[in-house]
Amino acid sequence: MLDIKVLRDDPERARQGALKKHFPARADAVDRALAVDAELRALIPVLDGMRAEQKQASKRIGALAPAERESFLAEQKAKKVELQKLEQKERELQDGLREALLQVPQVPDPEVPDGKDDAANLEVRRIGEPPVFDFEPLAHDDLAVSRGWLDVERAAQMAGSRNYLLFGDLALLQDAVLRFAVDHMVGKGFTAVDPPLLVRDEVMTGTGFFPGGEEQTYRVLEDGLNLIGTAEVPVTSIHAGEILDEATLPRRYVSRSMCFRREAGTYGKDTKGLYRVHQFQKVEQVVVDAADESKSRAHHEDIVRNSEEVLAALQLPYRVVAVCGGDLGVPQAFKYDIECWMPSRNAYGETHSASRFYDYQARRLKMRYRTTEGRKVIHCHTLNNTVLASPRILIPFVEVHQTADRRVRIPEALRPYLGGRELL
RNA sequence: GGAGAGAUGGCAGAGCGGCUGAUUGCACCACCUUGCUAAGGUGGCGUGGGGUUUUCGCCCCACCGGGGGUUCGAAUCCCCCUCUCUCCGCCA
Repeated sequence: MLDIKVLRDDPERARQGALKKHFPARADAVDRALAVDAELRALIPVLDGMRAEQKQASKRIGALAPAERESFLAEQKAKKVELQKLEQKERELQDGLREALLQVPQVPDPEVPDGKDDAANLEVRRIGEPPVFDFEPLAHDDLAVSRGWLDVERAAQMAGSRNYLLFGDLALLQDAVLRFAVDHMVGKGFTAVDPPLLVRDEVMTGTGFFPGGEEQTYRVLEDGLNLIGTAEVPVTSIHAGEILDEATLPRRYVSRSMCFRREAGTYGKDTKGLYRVHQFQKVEQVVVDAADESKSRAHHEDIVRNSEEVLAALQLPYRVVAVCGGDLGVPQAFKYDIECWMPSRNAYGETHSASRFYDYQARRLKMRYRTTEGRKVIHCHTLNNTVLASPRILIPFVEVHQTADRRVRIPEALRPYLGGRELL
């Protein structure tokens, strides 16, 4: 969330930010927050004064003579009732302020393109050429079914639509690309993490998914837990509530995990193949560092490059786009998507999403660090990016690398993960 | 799932209704002393909020796992939640 002080100083910035993200209701939350804040700030000095008075009074009680004591107690009791009433009010205001602040989105950076949906995303660069086939290429799912690698009907029988069964070489290929991605990141100094997949509401809130993302989340209400939609959630939360030593920053993590998404409100969208499914595996990179905008920007370029290196190794054509305001989430200040070329769509399709948050998540998570110089306590900055998500990545992989005889060519970098095979 | 014990500042560990935002040790910072690869002394050393000040700063409030409650007054008593440990049961 944003610092209430930032809102006080420049509420218009937060309002305009929410509007740029096409969140009109959340823009209103700015004014709600400020109204509650004003009321709260008027109340606090009054309460503090009353508490100070009470504190002094109660210290004198023991010394009083029994005669005076009784009337004094009666007086204190009366004041206490009044104080409790105001404290109740204070609690309500604090809850109201928090509720409103949680609604206020991170302000998008100036270079975020205007626009209401992904059609307005701006291409930053395009790497690699879409393949030209001298045969009729198949869509990934048709090819996979023909090879006995994929069965969505039986998956739907047991789990509903947007599910899949992977068999044989395709299941092994998935494991190979994921493991390759992890190894690549570990090689760059990232620490591998295997996190909890079921997390508490506060962790969802801390990373900015709640409030707002409840409908997209599989919730285990019986236990008050939520299935994560990305490892970003538990991994960014590792140091929640902590005050880290600046000397130990940045923290770089890479996590391979299952991800679960309800995909509510996407009925009829991307129903063919493995594009939009309820569960998938993802290798995610997360960076936590000191609150320095230029560092955050540098990290952002780094984590995008990391993923581009993986795509280069997998020999997949892709492009990088700057995500527009309307396509940005609540907590992001800026986001790059990487889109791989998907022949069956004759278009680029999103496969990666790289976000920088500045202190928006850290503030919610109460994740701070103590500066080496001056011993100040400051909220951290956080970032994350997909390294690889499967089965979606299998779409470009299988389609781009398919051969005329319905086989799949394996780029050299991946062969060690598939027993040296050059073709599947 | 059942029974019990516990959660205090970076760590260790006292306190168990008012004199405690908190004894003490370690760690850390500053200064002093001694001098030889380290010891001794003094002081400082949590977080958040509000107020005040032209600077250093000063004042007030809150916080002893989290949330309620009892009381004039709670780290200390009561209730709920979370977590940790021990024992029993169950199960991969």
